[in-house]
Amino acid sequence: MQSLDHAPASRPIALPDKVALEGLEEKWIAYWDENATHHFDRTAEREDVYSIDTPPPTVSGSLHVGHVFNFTQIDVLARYWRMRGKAVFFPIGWDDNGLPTERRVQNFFGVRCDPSLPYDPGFSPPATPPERPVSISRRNFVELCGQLTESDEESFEDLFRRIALSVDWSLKYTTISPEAQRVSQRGFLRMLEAGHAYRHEAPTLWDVDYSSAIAQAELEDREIAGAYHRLQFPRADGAGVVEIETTRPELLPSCVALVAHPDDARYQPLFGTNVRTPLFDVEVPVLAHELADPEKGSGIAMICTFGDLTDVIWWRELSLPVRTVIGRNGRFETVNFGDSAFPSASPEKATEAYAELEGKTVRQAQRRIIELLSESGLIVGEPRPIMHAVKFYERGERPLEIVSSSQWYVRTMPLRDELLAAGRELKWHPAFMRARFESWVEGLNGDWNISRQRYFGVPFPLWYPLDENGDIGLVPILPEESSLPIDPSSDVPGGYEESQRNQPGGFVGDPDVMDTWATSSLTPEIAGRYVDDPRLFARIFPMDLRPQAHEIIRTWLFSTVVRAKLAHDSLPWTNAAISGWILDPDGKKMSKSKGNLVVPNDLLDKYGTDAVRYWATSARLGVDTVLDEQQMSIGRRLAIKLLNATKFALSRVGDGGEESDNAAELAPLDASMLACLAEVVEVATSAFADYEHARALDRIEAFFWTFCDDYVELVKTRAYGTGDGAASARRALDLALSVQLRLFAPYLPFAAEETWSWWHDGSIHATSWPSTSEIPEQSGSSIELLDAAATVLGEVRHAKTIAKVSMRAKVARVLVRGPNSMLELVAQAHGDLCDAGSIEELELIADDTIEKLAVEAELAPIDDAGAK
RNA sequence: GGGCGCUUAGCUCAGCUGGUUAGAGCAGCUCGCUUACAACGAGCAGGUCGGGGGUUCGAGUCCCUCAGCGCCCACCA
Repeated sequence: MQSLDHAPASRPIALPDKVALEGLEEKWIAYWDENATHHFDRTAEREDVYSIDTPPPTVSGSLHVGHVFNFTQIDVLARYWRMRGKAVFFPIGWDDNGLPTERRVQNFFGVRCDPSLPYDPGFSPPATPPERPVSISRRNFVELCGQLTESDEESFEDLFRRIALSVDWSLKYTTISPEAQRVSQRGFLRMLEAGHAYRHEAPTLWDVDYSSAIAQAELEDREIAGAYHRLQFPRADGAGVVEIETTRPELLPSCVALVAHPDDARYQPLFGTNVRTPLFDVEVPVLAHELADPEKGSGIAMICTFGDLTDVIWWRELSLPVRTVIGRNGRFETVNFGDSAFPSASPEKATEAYAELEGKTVRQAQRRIIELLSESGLIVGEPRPIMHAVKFYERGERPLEIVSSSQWYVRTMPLRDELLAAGRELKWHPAFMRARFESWVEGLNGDWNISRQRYFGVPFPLWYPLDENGDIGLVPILPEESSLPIDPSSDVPGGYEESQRNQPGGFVGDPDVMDTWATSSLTPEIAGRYVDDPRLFARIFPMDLRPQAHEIIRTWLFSTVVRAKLAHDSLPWTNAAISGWILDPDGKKMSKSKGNLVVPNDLLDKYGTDAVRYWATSARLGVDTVLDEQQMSIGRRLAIKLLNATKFALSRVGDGGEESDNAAELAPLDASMLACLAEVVEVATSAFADYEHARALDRIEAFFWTFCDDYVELVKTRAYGTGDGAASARRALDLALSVQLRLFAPYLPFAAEETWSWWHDGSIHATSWPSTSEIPEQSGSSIELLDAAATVLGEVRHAKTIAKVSMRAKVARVLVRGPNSMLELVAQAHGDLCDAGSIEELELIADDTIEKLAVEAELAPIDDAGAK
């Protein structure tokens, strides 16, 4: 951390004739590009680096103000640390792999991927999306994904440059690039080698529309309408029936048991006995398990394979068989009653009933089975409608099913305690966000499923051998690390020929791609070139900052912590800065699905980047923030004020634009103002240390207005005169401006850069954050003086306002009463007060009976003032 | 069901480890073209800090409780 003992050197002043915000953005964006102002210094040692694990936006999504909001908050921190002398590693990435891109490509071009089709090198998509999607090969599909993301990325880059993100564009990455794939595939192979990754056949959350497995992290509960149906299960011993309630009667053929709570006296006598499923006559046991809730429904439930996650637990813990009826396409599959999987006592009757369901969707099957049950009198009473929470894939449209499938997993369950410890070690901003991480880790119910049955993603880098019968071998064939990235669907494993693909005795590529988080969890490795440039990586890892939104704590943050733990046995970063959401003016969360997204470009056109940044940075981390155009107006005004005030203070009537005298002795008022400013520097700096950029801005801004309204008004006359105090006033003005412009630089990069350029060479963003050591301490100067003088000036203004006269009106006499200590302060600003207030006579009267200053102003006769 | 956050002027928000008459901006009202700024400036008015209880000499600021809103998590038949 460097500290500067003096203000940056200035040069002769060159002021524009008139000031404006217009045109500044193009000018300075170009300047920063040309001068590589935000370039990361790769030679810096780790302790001199501040590294940021920038969130790579999903480029297939829409651009919206949320991006501006989040990234501006990050940028303020980046600019601050750069000014603190750090080499700031601020990369930018685009997250372009995964389902969102596939979905966008499907809609944009009107295509769908059919992996069974051959590659068509001459394919070009229809000009307008046809009504029925065109089926294309996987490779054609992936090419379209690449094509579309490329143009999406251009518009993102335009926006990000426009909002003055101080990223180093040479550090740009994309999550589908060969480099990222290499990092991702190597990361996977190493997890496999270390035993952290494994393949396993198990019940898996499955989205029937996307036809892919889904991880716990991608789940979302949605309240939907359902109904309890009361079904009768005849007891096997013929002694009556057992009634259960279910919301999913269509799963009856997959029922493998009934379950009740072990303490439930109503059902205790049944434990260990069997019942028969209605319609299908499959004998199933009645069992006891703690998770059965006596309060729910009839207190006894049917266990199906699989209706929900509780079924999975019961199935596992009670060692039940599997009777799958719903296929991966969400339709009822063919099953054979009477065989060992579906041991019906009346196979013909069961088959007949099941024929009514076969091929149907879940909804259709449900409707039909209710009819069948009613016809047979097996439903008791009317369905009881309820609203209940059902699990959905967060991007999906139909409830998830659970199917048994073979997937790749990362062992996260054994890590839970270590992850919780990591969460405590990480510095969260704001601190309460840690609770979200902890409740997620504590709620983990299985290892992390990282395989997806999709196309546009990083492929699993391996193949499986096929034996003479064409059966798949369990031990995969792995590539050399040096050959990565590979695509097992087109690359051939060592020792094989392409002709052996899918042939008995040959090999088959793993058809799946990795979960997008399996790659995004490696952003520190991707951005830091872990594989290709280990020396760079050593200089930036563990990173200093992970900025991100709170809704992806359970995905991006969590998965990154897992991967760093497994690969490096460390935290991936020291700090996590969690930003809030943007709310529309009605206080609702902005999101695509709500249709209330606001496009940022209009706002940027209307108010300018600095103004929009002002709005974004006046919000604290973690706080959901209303999109408030008024706040942008204020920011715009502030930026204009900064230009005007700087121009005014630098327009040296009388000294020909020369530098001020840095050694001039400071008048008490000037020293007092600077002492106040020193306090602001201190407060702002400590606010940044706490990641409280909004508090810093608040203090900086408040001081700036006092500076303009009171201090500048007070010293105006003196600073432009040739008298004794002129040198002091100019020195103070220059120093105060230099400090304030630099304080504002992270927030209002354009206005700060523009004003700085009037009297300095080089970018303000490459100078130092102000230090209190730049501000001279004058013995005997009082920090209260400025305030006392401002109070008197304010009272004089008040008197003029009440009298409805111009501020220029002359005041014949001003009486100031107050305790001696305060009068002494006022006395030190006597001349400036008379000048600023047009006061002819300023009289101070000691009065220790009051604690504050009492001011009486006696206006001069209007005629004399000449103002009216 | 568990947890977190929020609830301060009409609006959007500050109020750090409890301590002078609760702050800012916007909107409102009243003035003023003052030679940096009328896309401006000066000034006024406006809250007793969601309800209740408690700790304390003293609470918006700590504790308990209730309510509303938002969010996170959860094995929701």
